[in-house]
Amino acid sequence: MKQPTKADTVYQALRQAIIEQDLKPGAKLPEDEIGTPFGISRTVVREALARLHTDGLVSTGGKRTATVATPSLEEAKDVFRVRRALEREAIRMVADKWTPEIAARFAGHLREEDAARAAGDMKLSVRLAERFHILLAELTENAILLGYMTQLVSRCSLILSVYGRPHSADCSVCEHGGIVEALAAGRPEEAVKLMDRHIVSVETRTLDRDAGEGPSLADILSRHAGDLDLEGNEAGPKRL
Amino acid sequence: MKQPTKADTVYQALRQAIIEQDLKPGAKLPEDEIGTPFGISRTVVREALARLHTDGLVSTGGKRTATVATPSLEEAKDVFRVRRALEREAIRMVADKWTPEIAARFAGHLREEDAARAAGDMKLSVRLAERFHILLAELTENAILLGYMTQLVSRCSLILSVYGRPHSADCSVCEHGGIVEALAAGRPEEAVKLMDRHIVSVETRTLDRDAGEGPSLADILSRHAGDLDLEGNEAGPKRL
DNA sequence: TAGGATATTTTTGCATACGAATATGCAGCC
DNA sequence: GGCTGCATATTCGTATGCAAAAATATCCTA
Repeated sequence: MKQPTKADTVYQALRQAIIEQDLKPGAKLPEDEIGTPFGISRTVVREALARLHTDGLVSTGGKRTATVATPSLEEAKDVFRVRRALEREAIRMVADKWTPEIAARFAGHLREEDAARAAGDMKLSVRLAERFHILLAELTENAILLGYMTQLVSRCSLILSVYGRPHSADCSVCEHGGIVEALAAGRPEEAVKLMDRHIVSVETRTLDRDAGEGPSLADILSRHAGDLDLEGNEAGPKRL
Repeated sequence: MKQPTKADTVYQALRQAIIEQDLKPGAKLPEDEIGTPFGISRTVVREALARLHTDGLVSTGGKRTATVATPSLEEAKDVFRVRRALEREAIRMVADKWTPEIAARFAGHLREEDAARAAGDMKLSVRLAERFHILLAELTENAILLGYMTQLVSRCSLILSVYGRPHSADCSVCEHGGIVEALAAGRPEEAVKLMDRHIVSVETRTLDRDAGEGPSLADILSRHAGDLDLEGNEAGPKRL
């Protein structure tokens, strides 16, 4: 048994703040400013930031102060592509070891999702929609897959907060339901196909800019700044 | 572009030492003992160690001194399972964007592999066999996939050094050749199938103890140690 | 001699200190 | 007014110090 170390706490806190969009992409994350609220020193904060960096959630490099990462469009596509592959695999793995307990877990989760949507709680809805995929990964009982999936889902949240339109999570509930249905009915390949389409449609809803108004100018600029990332210091945050 | 920071150097050095089996699983890695050869302080070493931990190459937790990780058998299977999924995806991605340049890259690599095997250079052969998979991941031009693949291949090296028999990399060269051939001939699904079989056969050669003499007692013991080691450490993110 | 309690040494977790690189603000110039 | 160049304030990278937890050695007793 293990109690979380201080670094863990800071890590989780920052992570949560980022994927809940309390910290917007591009936001600066000075080490001591983060440390003081927790009453801890930079050493610990630095460790947490390093971890967030490997998760792709913050960009830190050179000697510049760490910032919440601003994923580029290619990066976003890359994330979705890998995620899609792993989600398919996860479906197959869970299908292979299907049990009534698993069915019950899914059923319970879907009820929660439904309730949240019925209550109109957008925030909770989105969180539960993400949780669905984590649940799937957990049920594979493959720790590696779960770890990667967790990272990928987090990154998708971040991507959503850069490119996404507010109502992106609309009908995921029904899609999730369909997937579980196919699994429960013992049609794994159908479930795989549904999951694949689900991820593609999430990606499309998130990244496809043609439908609807484009992102704000500020978003575009900061996206570009994300591309340049490590070299030029030309990005003009003072201009915003 | 970007000069490697000191932590990078230490990280790479340790990583290399681990996957080349100069540091055997279970070996202790005290921070200052590592630092002194490089003339750096524990702070930097600690960062490198942390990164290796997220790579799954060292186990560090509680206040115990860090050690080279000893993957459990389940962990090994999990790694291979995820790797297999990503390798298949990588094949499809590269098949989709096949060009003469890519063909040349593969051809060049296969020549190297052949040469190393002809020269009987076991060490180099193994390294090149791993490099083949990294090359494949690079050619997808998907940074996320490349990152994960790199981690997985490293972990496989470590797994090999716990469970593997010395001659495990024997006929990978011909298998690699077959995969490239199928790709070049424009038969992507055949390449996918070959890759899948290739990974399965690597896994079997590595993990299947039934054929041939069992592992040494020391191996069994350290494997057990590995099981205990990981129990309280990761894989329990919902243990609030 | 074996077993166990205790003292000693390692080694870690965390805080702090200091030089160096970067960002910011301000004066002067076009 | 807007831009360039320097002075100052931030913020980072890294080393070191100290208390506490492990690991190891030591000694005492049966």
